[in-house]
Amino acid sequence: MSRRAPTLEDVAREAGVSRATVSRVVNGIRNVDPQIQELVRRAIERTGYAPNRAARSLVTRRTETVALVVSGAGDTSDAGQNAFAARVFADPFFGRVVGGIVGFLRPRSLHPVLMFAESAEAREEVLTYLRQGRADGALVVSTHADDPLPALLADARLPAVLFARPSRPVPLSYVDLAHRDGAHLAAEHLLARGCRRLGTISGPLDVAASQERLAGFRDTLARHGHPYVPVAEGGFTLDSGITAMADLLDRHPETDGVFAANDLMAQGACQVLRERGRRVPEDVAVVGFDDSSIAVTCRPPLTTVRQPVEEMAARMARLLDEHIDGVRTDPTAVVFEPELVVRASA
Amino acid sequence: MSRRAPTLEDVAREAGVSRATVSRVVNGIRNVDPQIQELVRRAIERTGYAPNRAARSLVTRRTETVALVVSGAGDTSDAGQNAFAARVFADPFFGRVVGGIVGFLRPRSLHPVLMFAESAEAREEVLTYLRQGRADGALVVSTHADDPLPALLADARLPAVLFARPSRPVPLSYVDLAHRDGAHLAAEHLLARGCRRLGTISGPLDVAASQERLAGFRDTLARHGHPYVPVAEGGFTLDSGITAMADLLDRHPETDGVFAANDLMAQGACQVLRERGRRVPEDVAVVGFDDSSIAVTCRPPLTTVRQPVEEMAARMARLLDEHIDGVRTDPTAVVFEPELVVRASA
DNA sequence: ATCACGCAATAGAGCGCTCTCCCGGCATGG
DNA sequence: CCATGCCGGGAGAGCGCTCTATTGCGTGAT
Repeated sequence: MSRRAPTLEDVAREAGVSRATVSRVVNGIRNVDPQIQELVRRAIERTGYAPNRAARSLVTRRTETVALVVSGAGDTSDAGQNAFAARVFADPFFGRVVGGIVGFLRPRSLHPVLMFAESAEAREEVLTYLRQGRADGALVVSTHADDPLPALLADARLPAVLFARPSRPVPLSYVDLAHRDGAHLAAEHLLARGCRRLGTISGPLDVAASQERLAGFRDTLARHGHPYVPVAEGGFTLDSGITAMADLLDRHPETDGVFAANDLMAQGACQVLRERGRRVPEDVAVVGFDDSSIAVTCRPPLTTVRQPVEEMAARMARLLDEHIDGVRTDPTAVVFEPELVVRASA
Repeated sequence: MSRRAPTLEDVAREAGVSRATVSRVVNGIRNVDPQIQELVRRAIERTGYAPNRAARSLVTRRTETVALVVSGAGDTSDAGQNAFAARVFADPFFGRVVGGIVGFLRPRSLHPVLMFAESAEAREEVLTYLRQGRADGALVVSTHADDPLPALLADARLPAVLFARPSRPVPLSYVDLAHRDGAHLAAEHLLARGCRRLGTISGPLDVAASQERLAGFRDTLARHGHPYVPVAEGGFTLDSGITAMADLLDRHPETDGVFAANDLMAQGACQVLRERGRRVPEDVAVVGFDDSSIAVTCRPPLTTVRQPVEEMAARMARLLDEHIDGVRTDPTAVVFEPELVVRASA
């Protein structure tokens, strides 16, 4: 650094006014003579002034920063913190979440700090981070249902909003999807197309969303006279989708319709079906879930249940912002409705 | 908030020592009597003290935060800032970059703030962010070669490190891959397998890496007596890979080997080839680039040129850390060597 | 002309921390 | 026995900003 950065004081001297006046101009400008405003503005220009955020934060107790936490289950193997990150972003789902959040935060000059909380230690770090006032609140996306982080945040009375309802009730706001309704749409569509031997690849059953999707699918089929539904549990990854589909096919070779709990697994299912000589959708119809980019690039393009992830993520950010501002105090749940997007696979 | 957070002062009173002593214990502990240390530690425990980072930053002029900037080309259409984010993370490449960076930062208690700089306005925001001292430096991953951000950062003398060499020389450190060598490996492998009608799907030619990969491929083939190489330009996306492969096949139906500049496009190529009745690798061999997760999940699994992205990203973070600490002052380039990973596709 | 009033602008007190300077006490050496 | 040095600990000055209390000044009512 050549010389130290200009401060309010410097600008004030340059403009021939007091520090307080410059501060007013820099911020919400109330009650400042337009001429002086202009004077100050020019002085700022000339000095290249940029307000020191640490100093501001010290008095306002705001950082205009939120923690964006991707939270894993209990203690993951030490295999790697960075492996966790890579795995997380392998699902386009998270990219969409980030997109939705950034879309909301940015116009408001709020900034996300990326944190991963896949171990007890990492969780503690998140809490400390917030307690130190380095972020005003947290946006939490859990990959597992029994994630302890939400409860920790609530106990510490730190502002936080969750993506998806926590398995055990926690006094925090969250956004979610009507997963049952989504599964219902998928079931109705498969039945309407004439499928009679249906199976499903569920998500990991320790995740509430997976349970809901499975339950919704089963309920609808039961109502249509199909009390038994073959299930293969997957892990929301492509690999697990491949394994699950193979398993399903081994057990029920006559299957003519499959509902996969996300697009990634649906893609895996399509791959297996094709390899086993089944045409999609002629021999076996496949419906996915999410309507992620995969749904479009998959061969064939997937009929899927659309989850408005970006919108949900943006809403989550908005809820947090309201909690931080104190505009909203009580925990609030916002549930979005899914819709069916029909493409080629079913 | 029930009552205000405990401060150093509170802890000092509780422990019966001075503020300075507590500060010493909290930080690098030099010259403090072990007994008093223990005393202070207990007082911290009892009060639940967490040092206010804004106050600390104000005096240390450090935030222990770095900006992680994903930088686009000139002004992207307003189509969407969040669309940009989603698009960026659609390529598993960025997930790996994030993983590598976090892997380095985390043990050092450094934190990444995610920023997207796909427009002039957004770029200005990044500069302001750094000038305000909200981050100590920037890690920049550009998606286009003519990205103006690196030059802006260098001009402002802000600490920054780039992923990939900038197209115009800029006095900043960067990490990169020996792209030519990678393409050379791919070419040699295809030739060794007996392919004689080779084509390539290049990346966007305004990206230096794409040019290098193309040049390397061409050079090697030329040296083996193949002066002409059909090229179809892609955009590193799956879609563009599909289009490019179709184009290549239309122009040169006799093609028996393809080198795609990344795995995503290689996957697209495989899809097209299969749809057109060509077996991979029997009829047409395909080599990708990156060795991303796609290479493993693709059907068939891709033979590809491995880029040690996590390692490169970690190194980038380390370079930045050194620049911030002042340990390193001159811009440094670190170039990694690729290696061929042979799977089923070639 | 006097006084109350409103508004623009200033003065100055912190926010919570680090870090330099200083002081007191003990061991050491002449 | 006193001068010297060292080391653990305290006092206090800021870091750059916001914000309340206060001053100064022009205006309209009395």
